[in-house]
Amino acid sequence: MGYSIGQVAKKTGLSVHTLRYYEKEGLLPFIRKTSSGLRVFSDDDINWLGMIECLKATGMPLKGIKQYIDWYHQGDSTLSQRLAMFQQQEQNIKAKMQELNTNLAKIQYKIRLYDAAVKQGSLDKAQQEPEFRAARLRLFGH
Amino acid sequence: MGYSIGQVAKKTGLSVHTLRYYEKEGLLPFIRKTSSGLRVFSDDDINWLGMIECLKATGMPLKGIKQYIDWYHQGDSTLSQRLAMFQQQEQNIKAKMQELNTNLAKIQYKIRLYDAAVKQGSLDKAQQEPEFRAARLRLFGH
DNA sequence: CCTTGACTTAGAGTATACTCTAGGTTTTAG
DNA sequence: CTAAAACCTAGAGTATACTCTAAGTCAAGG
Repeated sequence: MGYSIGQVAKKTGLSVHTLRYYEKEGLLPFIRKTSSGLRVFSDDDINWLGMIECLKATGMPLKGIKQYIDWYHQGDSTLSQRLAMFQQQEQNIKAKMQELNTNLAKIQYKIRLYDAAVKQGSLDKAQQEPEFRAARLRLFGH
Repeated sequence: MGYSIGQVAKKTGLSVHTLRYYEKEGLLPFIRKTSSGLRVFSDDDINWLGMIECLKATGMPLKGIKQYIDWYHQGDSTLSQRLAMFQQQEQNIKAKMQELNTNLAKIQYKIRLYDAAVKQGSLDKAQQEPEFRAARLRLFGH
């Protein structure tokens, strides 16, 4: 039920430095401390770290995550702000996925091109092939 | 055919500061300068900036992009390194897309949950509903 | 010719997110 | 009881990617 900072570091893959930094930034406001000052993480705290990872991995800065935690702290009066935040984040994720898809196509063109170039020992020769000229025009517009 | 740094900034959405910074970091080694020192960007340079954006948007640090440009500069002897780099980048993109998908599902759960919470005026009440308990267990494991 | 705006370099400053160090305290295993 | 491992705080240092400033040069319109 109670974990030390080192145990949490192992569990989450974050360093103890990072965990202390997150607490200092207000991202872990629920952590208890023993009378002698040692942090004691609960299962709830681990779950919070999971949510922090989720928001971080989808591009939210720590300040944005802190805002969410502050709203959570303020209780049900901030439900609509939190809903709006998640809706915005959904849009951000979808836009990022779109962008990744577009750029994946460009990278995959480069893989096909360089595959041909390696086989022929020349990038110029490969680039001259009609197949690659057409794909380049379609993907890069030149 | 030749563009000033200001024209390129408008074209690409990057600032003139950023363009100079990229040149300083070795990301734009082909740019010509007039006898009086002004940068003249060619269409090829604009295309390079497009590739830089593509690699940057898919998570490659500027150092990695510089490595690619250095390999390009060295000619056909580095074709296989460049191929390997693009293949690695493809894997990175696919992993990132996977991660985004997983986290999108979590965010969308939160949207459904907060939507219900806003309607009821209480997060606790919404969280108690069997539908949300089940989804939470599936997505977050708790 | 002159002013205005865009350009130049070198170097300093900023934001974000860690990451580490120093010096000290607490816990745990033998 | 003691030594090693793990913990603590405060604050400094690092990496990345810009972003801006100062002081000056260049180019185009009137």
